[in-house]
Amino acid sequence: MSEVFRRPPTAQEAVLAELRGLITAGRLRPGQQIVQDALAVQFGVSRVPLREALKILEGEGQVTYVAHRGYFVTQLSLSDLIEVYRIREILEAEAVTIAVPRMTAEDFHRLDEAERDVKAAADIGDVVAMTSANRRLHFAILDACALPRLVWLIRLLWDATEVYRSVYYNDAHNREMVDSEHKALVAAVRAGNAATALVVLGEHREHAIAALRPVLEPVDDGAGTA
Amino acid sequence: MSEVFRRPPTAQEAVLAELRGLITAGRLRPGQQIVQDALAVQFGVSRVPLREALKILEGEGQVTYVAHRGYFVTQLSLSDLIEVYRIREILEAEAVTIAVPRMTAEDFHRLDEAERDVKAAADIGDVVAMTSANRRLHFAILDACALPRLVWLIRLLWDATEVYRSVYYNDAHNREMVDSEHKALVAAVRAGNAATALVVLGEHREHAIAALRPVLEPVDDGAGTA
DNA sequence: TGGTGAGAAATTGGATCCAGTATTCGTTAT
DNA sequence: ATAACGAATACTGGATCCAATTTCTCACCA
Repeated sequence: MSEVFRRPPTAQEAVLAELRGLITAGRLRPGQQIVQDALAVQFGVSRVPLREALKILEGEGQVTYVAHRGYFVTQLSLSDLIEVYRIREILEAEAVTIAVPRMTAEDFHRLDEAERDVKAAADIGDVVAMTSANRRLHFAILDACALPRLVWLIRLLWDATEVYRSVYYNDAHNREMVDSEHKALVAAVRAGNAATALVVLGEHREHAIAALRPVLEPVDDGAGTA
Repeated sequence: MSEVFRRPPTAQEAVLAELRGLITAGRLRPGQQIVQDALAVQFGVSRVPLREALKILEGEGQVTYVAHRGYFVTQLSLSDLIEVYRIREILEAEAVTIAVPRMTAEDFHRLDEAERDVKAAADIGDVVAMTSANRRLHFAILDACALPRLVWLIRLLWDATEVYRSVYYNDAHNREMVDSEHKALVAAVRAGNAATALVVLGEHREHAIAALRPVLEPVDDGAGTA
């Protein structure tokens, strides 16, 4: 096989990957406390590597740490989400503009592959697979700008909203819309038209915000919490 | 007193502050390995809180981690530095444009105070104090945009080049230039002129890059390493 | 009945100890 | 003399144990 099976050389890296999986799968919900002992047992390691993995996520802003209280999955407000998407708009504009003229045949190949995977996952409703393929598609473009730190920041912003992506993809209508938008995006990129690609990406983001708005600002039924 | 003396509630936070201090002071040099045992003894703690603090710095990109080898102070290439400054240009443009019209009297007060501190530190050549005051000055403006994540990202980028700031400030000529640029910056901000402020900031960054260029790409004497 | 405070339980923070890996140095053979 | 192999050393990775802090519970009193 072309790709070697690479098991993480340390427990902390394995735990970190597991944690990311739990977050994207929606098993760890925003605001929820992360009880170290329970998770450590679940992963079959001691608390030490778990704590180090959590510190990474803290640095990335995916979990929030309070001394002597512990770690909590970061909860975003609607204004937080809008801010993240606004910053993404700014940074991705720079990245895509640079990336599009630099795309190689290999990049296009990965792009097509990812688009195919997204569609397949969308059809069978596999939210986790769709999240993963969606990332591959977008970063097949972004990575082509060859500015590692810029892409790193954009990835950070993607991670920050990863918790909510599964919510978005759970709706079949949204999955369908994402798919058609991807088609337009890939066409623009293939045509070497960065400006059009940016327009499509803008709509792409707007739809996500619109879909998540009711989730983040739930309608007040006037009764408060039961 | 108005501000309570707040000692860090955990050893990891104290260690993290110490580490940042060592980096800004230039005591930890780029590329240098961080030997956990030695530092833990120096700080008077065990290796556990030290490792957690290092994981934070890893997440911020200030140190680089290699499994079973350890942590190293991140070393930037010239192209890395240029990329960081380019991204700062993009993000700070957004932040400053929003911030300038929102500046309050209190913000201006902190701005003046920071400017005074920078000048005082520059005069006596206190590099560490100057670094700190310089940050306060710039973020007195940036914080006023009231977009916490945007400012967070900008802070991340500042941290990434913090290692090299002391190099820049060690030159008396540079210190003088920074001071006059700050004067122009504060004047523009006070006049509510964001566009002018951006121009000044652009020159500010260009000078820093120009000064660090010979440091990051040392002239090849043709002899290689002795 | 409601609030306060003491104690118990649960959870996190940190230190020590042991295991695993990488590097270094010395030896041996070509 | 040099290269290759192997043992010793140094450092990192992880587990267990103990201390410190917070939170919960429940008794007690106004």
